[in-house]
Amino acid sequence: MNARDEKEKMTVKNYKKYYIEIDCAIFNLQEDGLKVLVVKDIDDLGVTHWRLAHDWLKKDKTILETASGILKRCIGENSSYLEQVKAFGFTSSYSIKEDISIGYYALVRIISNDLEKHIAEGHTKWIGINETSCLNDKDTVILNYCIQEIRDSICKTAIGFNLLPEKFTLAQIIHLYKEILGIDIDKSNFRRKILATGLLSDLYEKEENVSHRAARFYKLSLQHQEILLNKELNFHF
Amino acid sequence: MNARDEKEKMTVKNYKKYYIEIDCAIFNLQEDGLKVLVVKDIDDLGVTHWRLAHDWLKKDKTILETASGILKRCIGENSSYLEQVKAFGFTSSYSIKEDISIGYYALVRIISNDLEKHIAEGHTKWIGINETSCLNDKDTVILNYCIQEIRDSICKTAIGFNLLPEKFTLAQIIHLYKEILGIDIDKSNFRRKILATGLLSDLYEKEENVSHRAARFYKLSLQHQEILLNKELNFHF
DNA sequence: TCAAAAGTGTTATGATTACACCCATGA
DNA sequence: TCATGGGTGTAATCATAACACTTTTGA
Repeated sequence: MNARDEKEKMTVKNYKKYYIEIDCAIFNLQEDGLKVLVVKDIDDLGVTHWRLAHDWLKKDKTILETASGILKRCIGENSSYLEQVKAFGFTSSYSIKEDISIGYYALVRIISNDLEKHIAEGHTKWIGINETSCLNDKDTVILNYCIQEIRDSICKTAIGFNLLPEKFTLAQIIHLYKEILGIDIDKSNFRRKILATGLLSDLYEKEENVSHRAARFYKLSLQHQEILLNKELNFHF
Repeated sequence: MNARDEKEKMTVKNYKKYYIEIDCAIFNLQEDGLKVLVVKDIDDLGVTHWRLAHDWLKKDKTILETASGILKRCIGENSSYLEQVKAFGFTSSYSIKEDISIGYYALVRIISNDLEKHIAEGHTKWIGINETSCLNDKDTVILNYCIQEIRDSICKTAIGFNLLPEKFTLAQIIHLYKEILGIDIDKSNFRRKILATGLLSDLYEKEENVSHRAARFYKLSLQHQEILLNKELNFHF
């Protein structure tokens, strides 16, 4: 098929144009586990639904810009990690065509005032990644795919640190891996592994006002752009 | 944003409809390395271009059906492995909008008569994965992404066997891993690893008419659907 | 001085690597 | 009997897991 044929075919009725949705699973690590942001959606019948953050592709905006826009709208400007997972196709009862949605996930650490306001007003909430019964099938599929991607990635790259503050203790890293992978982690062995990567810089600072031995603070010894590319990790759980 | 708002917005001009292209990198393992199928495309000026196999989404066809259709059209009916990698957005000089393409890769072993005819007629050819200068930037991006996905996947799952015949020798498996990963593999150590997985059944058959010790034939001890799900491999190269 | 969590050390086990070596086959 | 590649064995090294132990802190 040559370019001319292609152009002809594009004008033929059997090729279809699509609205493309971007669905973004926005994750935040909290004391009691990994959370995902859901936004309130009230349908024509007045019934409340909770959905992943989403938008549709606009003219003059790229896929990535649209995903960034969703993230910015929900949690404000910050240095979150944003990654596409794949395109999903969902058949619906409304149309013969599949609904096309491109799935993204974001790992965020900073919670903005705007977000806190939206949560206070009930427009938005964090739900545990295992308490997703409020979501529809489509969002559940996308969410679970994102979680699996994150599980794979945090064992190979340093992206998980996007869920931690700039300075953190080893216990916080262990919490991160434990909550995301859903497994128990041996403190001693994990410490050896993570320190052996050379990924961490000791800040020679300690926790204060804790009623037990104070933990050291570390920071990532990578620049932000390096975190994305870093493939130094090789954890096998 | 509720469902009513969404519907209103869908009709507003700043949301855009897209033709969605599916690009499929079809791989075949040959004596001299991993090959990808490219198809000839002659533009309005009569200039020849080589492209990955592709099509656009049609009405009444899902993304997956469209990708399967591309594969069937190129190599005929068979039990190839087909997997989506992600959605790509490419800015072009023809349009303000991004061109949206969903990338797939296929691992094929059987070459059909139709394909041989197309190759003979010059409509199609196999190129080495490191000899991609004939491809445009867009196809190069998609191809390289697919190759990286395959490299990651063959160390974790049995999908690589989709590139081998139903029965194969250990040397063929080593060839597969060597060509895809681009590294040398120690025969003895690899043999131990792959046999330890329990993935292979000894067929108690041997090569014939070879001028050296005849190699044993093995087959995968998994059913086809299990291959997709199998996460037993854990190779660290 | 106690509880609690940080942090260290030790040992057994298993995986990986780098080889040397033997075996079967057709020419 | 030779060249070629299939197939086996082994010892050193490295990574992992399990768990006991010591240290620091506020109460």
